[in-house]
Amino acid sequence: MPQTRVRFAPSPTGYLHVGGARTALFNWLFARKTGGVFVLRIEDTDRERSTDAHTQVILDGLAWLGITWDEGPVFQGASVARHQADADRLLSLGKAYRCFCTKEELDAQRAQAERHKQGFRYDGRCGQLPAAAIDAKLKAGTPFVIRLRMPQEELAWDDAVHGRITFQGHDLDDFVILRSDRTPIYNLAVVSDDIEMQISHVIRGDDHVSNTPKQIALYRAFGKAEPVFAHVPMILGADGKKLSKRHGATAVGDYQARGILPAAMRNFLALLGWSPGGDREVLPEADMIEAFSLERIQSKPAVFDTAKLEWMNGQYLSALSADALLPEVTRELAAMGIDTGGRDIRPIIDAVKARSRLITDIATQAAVRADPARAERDDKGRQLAAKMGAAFDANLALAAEALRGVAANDWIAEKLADPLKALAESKGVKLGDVMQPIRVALTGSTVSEPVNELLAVVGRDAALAALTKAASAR
RNA sequence: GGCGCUAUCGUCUAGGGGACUAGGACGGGGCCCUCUCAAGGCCCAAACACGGGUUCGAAUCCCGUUAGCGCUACCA
Repeated sequence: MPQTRVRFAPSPTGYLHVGGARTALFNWLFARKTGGVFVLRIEDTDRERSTDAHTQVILDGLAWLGITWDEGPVFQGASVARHQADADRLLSLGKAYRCFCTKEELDAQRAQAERHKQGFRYDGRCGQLPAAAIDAKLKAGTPFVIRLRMPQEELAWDDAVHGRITFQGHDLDDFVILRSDRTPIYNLAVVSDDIEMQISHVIRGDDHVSNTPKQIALYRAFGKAEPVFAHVPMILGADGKKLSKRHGATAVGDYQARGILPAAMRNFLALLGWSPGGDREVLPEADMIEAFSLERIQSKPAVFDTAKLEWMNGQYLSALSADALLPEVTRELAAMGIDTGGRDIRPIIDAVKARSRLITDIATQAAVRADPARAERDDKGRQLAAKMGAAFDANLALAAEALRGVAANDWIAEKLADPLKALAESKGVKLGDVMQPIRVALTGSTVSEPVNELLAVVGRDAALAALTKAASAR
């Protein structure tokens, strides 16, 4: 079996959306699984809407997800000469023809058809023009597009995910392949490029299935064998409609900014519409590649569930070491404009990561632990303290006193719980009444790791200072 | 309107004629653990769209109905 060659071909007219990212991922997985080549092609033939900035965002998004390409990026715009030559070749072969109908005429016909609740299909009238009429039009300089003569035959293929899909040529019209300004139309450019690049498997979104019979007609007109087609299902929003901006975050960059780990995003995306079979969900990259096959891709659309993505992220957060998480957390801290004074925050990461689902959760918690004064400045913390009232002040003062008795050498999580338990016992109060004020004073929150760990991670000096200050502040 | 695709818990899915009183995960509920919240462990509720076939037997195969989605440009 010859080497497989696949491509991901986004158009740089917007950000990299999760649907596109997943399509890219499936292509990449398939290439890795089969030892094939993954080509990145930027389809920038729509000069109006394509921008370099968008191209860069797409490249960055793929890189972030760890999707690497073996060839490219190839810019489709660089091949217009070939596209034009291909269209001209089809013209001279009689497989395509010049159409002199104007946009206005066509629009009027379309509107007419719509009024009668009929589907519009170009009637192919210019395909019947006698040579003399064509010459006259050309001599007069009448602008024209080039249309493919749609074969009146079955246009079917064995889709790798759907199975057999069949269209009839007579249901399709003679579509335009070259505009009047001689720029190529999508379907022509794609087929011309896929042939040139010797693409063996076209893995793309379900929204392209209706393009496929047109492209097959083009392959046949060129006398080329068509590749294997695999149409992956759409990604939907929670309301069952195609995922779009009004559903909130849809760009890969949104999730990066939101504190999602690339590995978690990739794992989650892979499981949207694909499954390795059995009960496995959290999959290392190598296992994902090993288990991947086009046939296991689901044929129905999938709803994008943010809650599950965040759960998945939490799984990765818990499993990763503080060392591995450090760069991500540091970057997030910087993005939040927080300076941790150059201290080693890895112990803090270890202390809080199990309670976090997002990198941003870790970062906000790390910020407070690195500088407990933040908690004191925090309104929420003050309100919590106020709510606890007199007991807060009294117990906090007592706790600070007891903790001052702990030597610097003994200031470790294992040795910080006992003095506090002893205090609660001797005063006859519940342990929580001693612990909770400390937690609030140090973090401005009623939620954190166990207090002994919290104290250890904050450090003796900073903790005692914060406790004393909080106890006397009211 | 036409053409096409799809149909298992709320969501992601396992399932490829008997192993199904339909399994797992997220989310939800409960219990345990516990100084709080997570994590972790245990438990509960929750689905084969409907109707016909085929078959000794159907979530699985076929047909129809219904519903949803996609496409229907000199966009990609």
